[in-house]
Order: sequence, then structure tokens, then C-alpha cells
Amino acid sequence: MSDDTKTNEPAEENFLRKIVAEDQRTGKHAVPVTRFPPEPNGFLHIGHATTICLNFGIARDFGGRCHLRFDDTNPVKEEQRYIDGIKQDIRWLGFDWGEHEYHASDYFDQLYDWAGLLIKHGYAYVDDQTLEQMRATRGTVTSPGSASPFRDRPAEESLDLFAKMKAGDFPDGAKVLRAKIDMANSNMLLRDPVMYRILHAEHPRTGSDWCIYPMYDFAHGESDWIEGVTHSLCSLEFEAHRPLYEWFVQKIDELGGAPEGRTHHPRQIEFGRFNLSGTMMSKRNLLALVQEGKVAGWDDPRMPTLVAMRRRGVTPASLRNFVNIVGMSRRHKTIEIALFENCVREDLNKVSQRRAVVIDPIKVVITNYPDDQVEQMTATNNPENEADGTREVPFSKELYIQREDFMEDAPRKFFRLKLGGEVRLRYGYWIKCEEVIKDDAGEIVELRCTYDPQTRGGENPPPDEEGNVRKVKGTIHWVSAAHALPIEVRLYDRLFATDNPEAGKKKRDWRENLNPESLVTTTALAEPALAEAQLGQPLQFERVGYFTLDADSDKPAGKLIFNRTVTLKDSWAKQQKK
RNA sequence: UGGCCCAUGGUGUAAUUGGCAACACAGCUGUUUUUGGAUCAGCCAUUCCAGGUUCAAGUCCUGGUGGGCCAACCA
Repeated sequence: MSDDTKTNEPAEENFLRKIVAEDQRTGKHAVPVTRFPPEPNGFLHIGHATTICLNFGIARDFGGRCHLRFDDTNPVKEEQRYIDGIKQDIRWLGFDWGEHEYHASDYFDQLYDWAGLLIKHGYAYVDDQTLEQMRATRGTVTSPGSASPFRDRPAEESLDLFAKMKAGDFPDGAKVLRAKIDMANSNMLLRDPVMYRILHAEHPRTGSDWCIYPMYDFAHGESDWIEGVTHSLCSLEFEAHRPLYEWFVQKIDELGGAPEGRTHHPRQIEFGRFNLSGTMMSKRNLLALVQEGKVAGWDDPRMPTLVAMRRRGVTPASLRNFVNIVGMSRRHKTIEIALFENCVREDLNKVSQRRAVVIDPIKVVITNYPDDQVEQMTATNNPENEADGTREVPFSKELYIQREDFMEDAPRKFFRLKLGGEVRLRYGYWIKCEEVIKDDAGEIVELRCTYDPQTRGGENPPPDEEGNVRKVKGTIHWVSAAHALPIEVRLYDRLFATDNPEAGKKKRDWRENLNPESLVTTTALAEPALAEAQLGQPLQFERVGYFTLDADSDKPAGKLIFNRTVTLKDSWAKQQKK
């Protein structure tokens, strides 16, 4: 198994790490502090893995620390199960926040005090306008907004109203607290943004203590500041929020409200997120997939969520390697799914034990093999790692091979079994197909073959009298019919048939782009050793793909289910397409 | 009819800060192989366009073009 706790792979340089390194060199921040700030309103996906590796990676490599902070300022969307899931995913990825678990809700009292400070000094006011009125007076990107009639309300009055908002005197939506900045600013976010809204909702942590909740913009920078975060890394869509982030910190600082011992303001720096070709990343749409039953749940192996990938058999090491290779920039990007698959294969190839599994079997009878004989053949567990040793595989007169490994009329380039042709059974014997038996429908039901006793283990036979060595082009896998273990295999493919399912005209719904063959469930026949498969153990079904045991399995009852993590590269299939 | 950001192969990221465009994936050749896997080797770019500065520009300047973000009491 790959060492999933080892997270010290060399990290690629990127512009963010350069900034951190420079701040450390100049002594501005000898100990960098970063944070991963998820909102607990869904499960983490592969995009979050980038942010996690980035923030925790910086803390690890620069002798700093990384906080886990739940951005829980909107109780109507957030749930405890998401909090638990997120923590599990981060640990699985191989990172540890130690003591540093925080919640924006830990700071509700401090935030409330700061809001009062801003009101007192004329930097915030309670607005009685409705949502519609506020929208109408905000202006547009090309025209300035106009002031609220409540904008110049005396500070004392706002203070009093704000206290009443907190006390629960008003229903949802009746009033908001707004920052008094600039209704004509070209940045719409600076046109007196809302700081607090009334929400009579149960919060997963603070229960019903509060009925007013701070908005993201008034909570995030302040939380960073309280925690002593030095580099607040976020994605590009928050770029326009940066002036606001800085405005709040600056004003509170000017008013003497700085947290104890803070000599620097946290710095927000943005980076570009990525999309994976053939998948969707927006939480909203992922939630829709789950709610509409398009997938079995957040952990359906076709989902780009971390829970799903874990279940599918993707290793944390391959995920870390992937985000490292993808890198960081200030651009929106679409990564080819092939790069991700390559990273998965690269790790799995090193760590997966090999097993023989026949999907879509066809029976092979070896006519010259003794009826009741069973031989134990020795198979290598992992040619990439000798320490994984070998195992015994039973061989007998009746076997199964994959239907696609036989062709009656084979083209010249077909190296597998054909009528009159010879092939190597991996770790078995060389066999030659003498006869094809079909049913009334013309379907092949059995192949009658002979074997060469001199090829035991799949070895080359000795040279003939003239010194010529017989050769065989192909090697195929097999299972002994009498010993075969029936299993279920779930063959997963990309969820969407198009590269960018969310793209194009708005009318074009991503639902139309779902790949109807994203899940094919079938039965297969496996070698006996597969009965010992463990949950979380990566396996390679030789010549087929990488698989792992699914949690739906019931081993005592003999019910074994395997998920295909990713196929093997198949240059034969590629050549056939041409 | 605004402000801000971005532009290097099919994809993504680099380029000693003005000095021979590098790495990975994909693709294509070939080598090797008891997995048509893996391995190994080779091929694959006038840096969006037009000007300018300079001995020298992916990098600096000017002007275009293309893309993205911003008008939730979401984050």
C-alpha cells in the first residue's frame, strides 16, 4: 500500500509559495499561517484537494501552521454531517490541523462588538429597506447607486436598532446592517455592502443563541485576523472582494480594535481554480445530482467528491501528486481527465497487487490435461515490488478466459487466442485452440484446446532438434472453472459524455450530457485469492484495470463487489479504433 | 456601456526577472516485455495580434483582439 500519511512529496514551486518564501526571507512573516476555510454545506471535491494541499503544504514546508476553519455564517445551508465529512476527507488526504480547528461562529461575539464599533464611528448603519429596494438603489456596473434614506441615521439610533436585531425584535429580512462606504464605487461590492442579516435559524454550533448572522465579507477577513493568518489564499472569484476585506480590517484597526498582538494584516491572494474535463465541480450542481438521484449519493464513485474517490479506489498519494502537477496560476483552467487518470495509474501501478479476474467468460477445455488433476501455479503479486511476494493459483482441465481474448477469424495483428493458434496462459501453460464449439445460435460456448506440458508456469518450451525456439506473441489471463469465485464488478466511466457539461448555451442543460454508460454492473469470475481482498486495498485485475473492494460487499455471505478505479492503458483498443 | 483580472504547443505549468522557450500529460514512431500494462528512446511551439524600446523581448511600453469576474439579506 502507498504510505498515505506521507505528505512530504516535493511540492512544485508556484507564485503563491514564492510570495510566502519572500515574506519569510524578509522576516515579514517568519512563521506563515494559512487556513483552509470550507463552508460546511456539502462534501469536499477534487478542487478542494488543491486548496488543502496548497495551504497545508505551505505550512508544512515553511515551518508554519494551517488552520481548519469552518466558515459557518449561514445556518440555513450548513449541517453537522458535512463538518464531520470534511474533517474525515482532510485526514484521508494526509493532512492534520492539530489543535487548530476553528469556526467563524467562534467569533460571533467579537464580530458583533466590532460591528458596534463601526456603527459608533459612522462606518455602518441599520437599513430598513427591503431587499428589492436595496437592489433597485444599488445602481448597475455602469451607473452609480443612490443612498438609502436610512444612510444618515444617527449612530445612536443604529446602535439601538442593531441591539434589537440581535435581541430578536424583528422578523427575517426586516432590517440589515450595512457598511457605509461608497454608493458610487465602480466596484459594486463597495456600495454599502450588507454586514449582518436577520436569520431566525438553528445553527449547528450556536443553536438559537443568535438570530443575526454576519455575511462572508464581514466575517472572513476578521476571522483571518483574529487567528493571525498571514496568507489568506482563495480562488479568483473573490478578487473583487479584496478591497472590502482590506477595508474592514483597516477601519477596525484605525478604530483601535485590532486583536491582541497583531502587527500585520492578513493578506488575501487569489489563484485560479480548475475544472476537470468531463465532470462538473459546482457544489450546486453536485447537490442536484444527488437530490435528483442521478447518482447514488455524495459517495457514488462517479462523483468528483473526495468521499467518492476514496470509495472508487483513488489513493491520497495520487491526488496529492495530481494537484502538485496541475500547479497554481491566476487563470481559469480545464485539466484533461487523462492527466488525473495518469496520476492514479502511476501510484496504483506501484502499490497494487495483481489478481486474475475474467469478465465475460468463455470456457476452455484442455483435452490432453488429466481429468482430475489440479496444479498450484505460482503467480507474482506485483512485478513492480518484489517484496509483495507470490501466491498460488490453481490450474485444471477446465478454465475460463475472456471472450474478447479469442477470435475465430483473427486479423494478423491479433496476438491472443485464435483457432489453430497458440497463446500463453499467464503463469499457466501454453495452449493451442483446436476446436470451437457453438450453440444453435452460433454463439461460441466452448473452446477445445491442447496444452504443452513443457511450458509449465508459462515458460518457453525447450528448443527443438534444430535449436529453434517456438515463440508466442500473446499472453492472456484465466481462472480455473472449478475454483472460480463469482464476484460483482462495477465498471465506472466518466459521468458526462461531453468535456464541459456545464458549457454552451444556457438552455443546454448538463442533464442532457450525462453519460448513460457511466456505470455498468456485471458479474465476473475471479481467482480464489480475491476472497481475501480488504476494504481500501488497491488491486489490479491483470489486463483489465485497477479495482478495489466496495463497502457494499458482504464477505461472510460471500458477496464480493469491486469498483473499477480506472482502466489500464489499452493500446490494442486504441489501435483497433484506427 | 464601467471597474478589475488573465493570455506560452491539444492540455496544464515553467523560463536565472531582458539572454539558446523547459517539464509533465495527451498524440505519433520505435525498443523491450510472461499484463497489447509497465519500462526505455525519439518526434511534436515563430510565446493572441500590430507597432515600439533594446545588441537582445515570452518577459518592458503603446494600441488592439479574445476570455473571465463583479449589481444574494450565499460562500
